[in-house]
Amino acid sequence: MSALDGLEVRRTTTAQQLADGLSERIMAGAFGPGDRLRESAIAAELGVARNTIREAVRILELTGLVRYEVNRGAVVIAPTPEKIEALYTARERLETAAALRTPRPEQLDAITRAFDELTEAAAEGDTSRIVDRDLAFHQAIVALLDSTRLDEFFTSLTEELRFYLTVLSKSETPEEVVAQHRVILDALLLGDHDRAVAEIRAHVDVSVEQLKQLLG
Amino acid sequence: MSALDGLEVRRTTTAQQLADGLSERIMAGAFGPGDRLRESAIAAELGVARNTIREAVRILELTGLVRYEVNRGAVVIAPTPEKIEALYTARERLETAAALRTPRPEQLDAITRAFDELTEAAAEGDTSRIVDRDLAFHQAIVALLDSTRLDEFFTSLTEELRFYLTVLSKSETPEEVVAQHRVILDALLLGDHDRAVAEIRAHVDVSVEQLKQLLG
DNA sequence: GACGCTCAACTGTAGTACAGTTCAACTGTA
DNA sequence: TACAGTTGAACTGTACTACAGTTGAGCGTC
Repeated sequence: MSALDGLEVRRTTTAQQLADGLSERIMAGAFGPGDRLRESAIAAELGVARNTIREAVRILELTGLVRYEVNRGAVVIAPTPEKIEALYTARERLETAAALRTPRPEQLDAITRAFDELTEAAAEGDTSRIVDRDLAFHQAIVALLDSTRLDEFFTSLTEELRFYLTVLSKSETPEEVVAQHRVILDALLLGDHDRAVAEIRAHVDVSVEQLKQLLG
Repeated sequence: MSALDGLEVRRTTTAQQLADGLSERIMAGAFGPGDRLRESAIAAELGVARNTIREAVRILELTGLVRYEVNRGAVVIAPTPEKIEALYTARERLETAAALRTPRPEQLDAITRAFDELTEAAAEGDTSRIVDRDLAFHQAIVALLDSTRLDEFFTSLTEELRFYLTVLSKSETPEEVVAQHRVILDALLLGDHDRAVAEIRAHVDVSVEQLKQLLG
């Protein structure tokens, strides 16, 4: 611990801040799926230049919440069954591959800790925190792959997943969420690779089915 | 087949074209690792607005060839042993996970075709085509995962990998490249998962070692 | 209803301007 | 000689203006 820990200057650009803000708004439903992000309108409303909004939206594109169409600008992604499946398939592939590896003790600790925090959040009934801890749990599983690049990739899926998890939270009780994750954790702790893989698959399948029903 | 197959209009923006062009230049070594991409200079030289260059560079950032530093702009990534290892580890995780799956016939065909084209390219000694077919081979392996999102992710690694493969091509003969890929292909065709995984690991390890030596 | 026309809204791109940051060169100082 | 300022040029981040080209909705015509 240095005497300077935590001391930081505002090391970020306006565009980055705008991207973060817009991201939140989209998650919160301020823009519906398929809506266009009109640059001049946003620029005027927020009192920044259109340039800056364009940069912000380019950054947003990285998170996958928005995509560019030539001459139509940025459009909020619309969830389709195919897209949901594509997203969850990627997740399933990563997590099952991760579950096949033999975890180091500190990795298991991290997953356990994430699970405990998820349980806490569920007890409090704080939806946004549940979603947050849910994502952290899965991130910790992916971390078993020992690949920073894949960790980053999973992080880049996070915003999209957060959107869907928020949707799901409306049809699942916090207890159900905890239960689903507990079986995965147990299998991992026991070192039962096959069962871990099976549970992860089941978890993904259930989620996809529910999402399709809720959104389609 | 429609009567309109192949008919297309120029559906791309200037920024996208610039990004492609810049990408090539970087690969070709026009900018060394760590070099800054100075916006005004590039804009002036290419006769476009700085705005447009900025957008192009944002797009470039997606490919990983360049990263933004606040108030310093875009910087060409410098290969370090850690980065090389991180990149190849991600590749290894994806490909070994893919090799564990049972391929459909058309997937095996695709891999075989990629290998044949690699062999052809090697016979001709055309380095840039060898690198291209090499990447296509690995992309075909990743495709075994049946995940479009992971396919896209691998594609996003492609530009970086192309850079390293080009470096490697200076120390490996085309025949060696072909031989390394043949053993992987054979294992996959035989359905010998364990051997495929082992060969992929070996291939990656050898590459990383050679790269470290060549660059470090 | 299919087609063509018109028009307003908006994107893509250009160009200019300027404040703030970075960095290297220079200067002073102990 | 080592090191703390100071300065200034180069460059980024952001704003603003302008305009050609594209899109899509509205409207009339057949």
